[in-house]
Amino acid sequence: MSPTVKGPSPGPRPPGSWPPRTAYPASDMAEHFLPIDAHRPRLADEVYRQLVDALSDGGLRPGDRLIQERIAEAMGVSRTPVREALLRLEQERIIVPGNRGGFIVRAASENEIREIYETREAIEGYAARLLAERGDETALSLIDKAIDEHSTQAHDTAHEGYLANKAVHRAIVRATGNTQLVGLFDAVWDRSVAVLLYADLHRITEAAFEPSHEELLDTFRAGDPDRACTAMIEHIRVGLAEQLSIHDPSKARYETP
Amino acid sequence: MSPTVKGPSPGPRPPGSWPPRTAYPASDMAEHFLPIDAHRPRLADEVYRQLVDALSDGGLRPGDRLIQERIAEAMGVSRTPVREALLRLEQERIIVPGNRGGFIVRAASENEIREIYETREAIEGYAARLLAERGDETALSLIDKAIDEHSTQAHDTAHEGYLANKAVHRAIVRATGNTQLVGLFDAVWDRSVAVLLYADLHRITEAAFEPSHEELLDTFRAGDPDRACTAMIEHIRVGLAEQLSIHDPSKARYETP
DNA sequence: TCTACGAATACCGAATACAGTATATGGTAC
DNA sequence: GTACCATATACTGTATTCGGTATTCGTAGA
Repeated sequence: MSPTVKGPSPGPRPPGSWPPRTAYPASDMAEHFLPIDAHRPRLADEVYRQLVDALSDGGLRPGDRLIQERIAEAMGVSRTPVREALLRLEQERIIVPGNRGGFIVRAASENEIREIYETREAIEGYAARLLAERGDETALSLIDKAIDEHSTQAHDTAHEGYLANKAVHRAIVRATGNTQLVGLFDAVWDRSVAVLLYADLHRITEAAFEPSHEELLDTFRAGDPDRACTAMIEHIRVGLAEQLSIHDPSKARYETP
Repeated sequence: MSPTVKGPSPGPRPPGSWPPRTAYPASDMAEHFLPIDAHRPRLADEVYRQLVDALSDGGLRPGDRLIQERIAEAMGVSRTPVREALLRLEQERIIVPGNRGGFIVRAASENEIREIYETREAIEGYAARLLAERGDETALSLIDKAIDEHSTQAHDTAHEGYLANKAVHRAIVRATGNTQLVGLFDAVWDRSVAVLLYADLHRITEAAFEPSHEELLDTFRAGDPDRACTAMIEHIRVGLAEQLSIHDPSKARYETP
């Protein structure tokens, strides 16, 4: 049975792999050197990154058909890494197999957008609850810092506004210290790549909503988990209403209770 | 631009593809035939299924090394579908690349188990909140039914007890009607495949906890979202404490407030 | 003009081949 | 006994090929 491996740093490397031997005691080496990811970069990862970038900046749109051979030719690689990247997007439900070959970029329905916003309510509402329960001022000051960084920053494009908003919300979830929760947050926002294609989501700046980002932070500091959770949920529901009203103004602004 | 495709049923098939033509008016055909998934089954999916089964029934354990060529030989296929299945498991962080080739089955740390339980609190706590907000008796009766089915059923193995518990909790999330939330639920429980390998999770029957499944349902019916949410969170925290106490009895049973 | 059928085309999934990389092993010198 | 070096081995990632399947196209016949 092979030894258990903990993660991408598979263990101490033999001394021969290190820079020229010095007088450091072995126990001090970890303080002076960083672990090196020994695993080979994969072309499939780069293909994936480019596809995701194209999806999020409008280069690829719902209904577009992605053909393995053509992408491979365009990127100057073989079909294999392209296929691997596409299968990954398929797992993430961003694309679906077409009936005449190829994968089709999937559009998000309005109902799906509602559901995605609800999953945000679950994750970010829970994060708000945890932060209010704990009242850890160090964690909360990191959120404060993220809010400052991203509200004063000039947004040259609406896409940057979207990224800034995401960064604040991500900082909130990160402040819980739960990496699994951050992973779910990322999965949900990455799925919103398809959502982006439905509407110009990045035109919305949730920072302008009530309760605002600053007000949310106040609820965390107030120490009432229920109140913090419901405030976050309200904030997100305002965002949803705004999102839906872009295409249909009859979906009025959400009235907070 | 190709037409937008909605899902695995890409649209009406030309009549020529159907069984011998009958006298049905075209508008009636949908009542008599079911859509057929036109997409080819992939070997990679079957490989994946077998690997996940082996992970969940103990055939594969943390630290085990998965070699593409060997699995391919054992399953009588080429390396390609094996690789695709393994890359999928890698994306799901169930396995990590080893430093001498192969992929290693990853073990879940205690901290990771805590975090996974917290993500359950986020998802299932939110589901509880939604159900209490809505008070939809049709949805709640489905949960009632799931509880009945799975509490009276004889559990021949502890693994079946685990599956029964999962089914009840999944029914709760499904009752929200939010498929994205169900997707997250499945992702979290599927990640717990690795958790299974850490401890005999399936020895725990959360149905025996307080608040019990029945009591949770009562909180949904009572119509207080905050109360329903916190009851679910308590239930899950009891489960975590029990889970951790299997290996270390000093981690005492969680005291509900 | 419409329908049916066969051939062509487009694309995918899987198998196979090739090249690169990291580790293990064996031999040799000190 | 230890360190170093060359070679072998094990495995991966990618490229290429092959065969299958679904759609499209062209043509013949009614």
